[in-house]
Amino acid sequence: MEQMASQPVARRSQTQRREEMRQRLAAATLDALAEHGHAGASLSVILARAGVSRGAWSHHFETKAEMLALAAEGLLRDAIIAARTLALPLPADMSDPAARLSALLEMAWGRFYQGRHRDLLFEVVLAARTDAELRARLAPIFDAFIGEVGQGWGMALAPSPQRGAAMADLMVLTVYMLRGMAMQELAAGDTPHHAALRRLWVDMLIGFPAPPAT
Amino acid sequence: MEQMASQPVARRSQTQRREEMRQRLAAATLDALAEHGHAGASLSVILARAGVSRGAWSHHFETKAEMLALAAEGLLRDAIIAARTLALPLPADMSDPAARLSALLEMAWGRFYQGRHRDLLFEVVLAARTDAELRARLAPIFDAFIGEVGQGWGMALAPSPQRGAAMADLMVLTVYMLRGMAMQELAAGDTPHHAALRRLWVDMLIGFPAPPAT
DNA sequence: TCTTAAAAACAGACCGATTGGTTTGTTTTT
DNA sequence: AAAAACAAACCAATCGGTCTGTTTTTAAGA
Repeated sequence: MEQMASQPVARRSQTQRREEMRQRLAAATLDALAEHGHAGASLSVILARAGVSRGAWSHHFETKAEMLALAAEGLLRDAIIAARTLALPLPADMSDPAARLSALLEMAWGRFYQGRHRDLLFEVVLAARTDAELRARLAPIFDAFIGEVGQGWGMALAPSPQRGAAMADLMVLTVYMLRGMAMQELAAGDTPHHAALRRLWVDMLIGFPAPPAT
Repeated sequence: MEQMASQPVARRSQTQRREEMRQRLAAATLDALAEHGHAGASLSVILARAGVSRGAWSHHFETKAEMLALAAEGLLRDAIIAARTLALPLPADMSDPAARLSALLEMAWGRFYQGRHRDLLFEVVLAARTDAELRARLAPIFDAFIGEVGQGWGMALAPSPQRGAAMADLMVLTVYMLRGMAMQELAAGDTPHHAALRRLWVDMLIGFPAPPAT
């Protein structure tokens, strides 16, 4: 018997080890970023959280920036998938367009613009601002997210296919509004009034475009 | 003659010197923040830009965080004043409500959500996230900005006083949308389509609330 | 009004701590 | 036995901040 189940240390292939290690380091990078911010997320902090030695780290990444780039890309790609998934269960559920819209809005708010994801989103955007290479890698993913929101959400909510294109722009405006609202909560703390503002937003969307006066 | 006009070094009072120095350092802090980001805005960089020695600096600020707080407060207080000023010239200018709204929107976009101010806004918000004291100092100013936008812009644009309250919420939603749009441009670069999105938003605003069906 | 001593403003060398990254050597997988 | 994965000591550079001493302004006394 070559392999015993009771073996205390699992035998892993090198490709497995490599991928696991890189993922572990990327996750620790995001953790440190969320907890301490860009300035506080030093290599020492990240490695301590991941439980990885400096030597091991240097075998998998050449620079800290490269590791951050991998972590940020993963975060944003996951967000795109989540955006697609979010709109999927909608069509079957409810027929009232206002209720559907409101449900999507609240789900998006909770998933993207509160807590950890919100914090990481802002950290990553700002990190990319003064790091040209990171920016070049993340910019297309940010565009893809907006594309997914426009097409995916637009299709899921439009009453008819020909209304889908118009709906796309409205969905993009919607995530822009949510982002700005998230920024306010990030800076000034949670505001109960924001829930009412989101309902007001839904009212505006379902009333537009206004039916031509008859 | 006690004072000669040709005196090469102007004689300044100590209170003058102090205020000038603190303002100079605050300005250099914002410059460094805008150019290099939070991580790159080290004390050395800031002092080199201000042309101030380390010893002189320590005489005016106890910590770097204190200096950053002063600079950030100044930035945001100026923004509130600018927000008030922005809406003032509107009433006299034009009568078409859509044109007035669009003008305000474009002015706000240019003043707050592009270029240097946009960059500094995001830097400051994120710096406050992991610095409890800075956050405590800035949070009320962020609330005051939203208050100014709601009341000030709402009043300036509402057709009647009783519509002012409803307009206030719409103006707050407007700056939220602009912020989110700014975030997209910060992350993915300028997008020509955004100008069309802003026009679309104006259309939505002037058509709301929809007149009750008769 | 001139003198003078204290206080405030300023300059630059200096400091311990921490940064991102490397080097040397050991263990695990191929 | 070669290569990849891992560990820990090590490194120069930089960080925020302090220390010592000089120049400028201020306030008080003659």
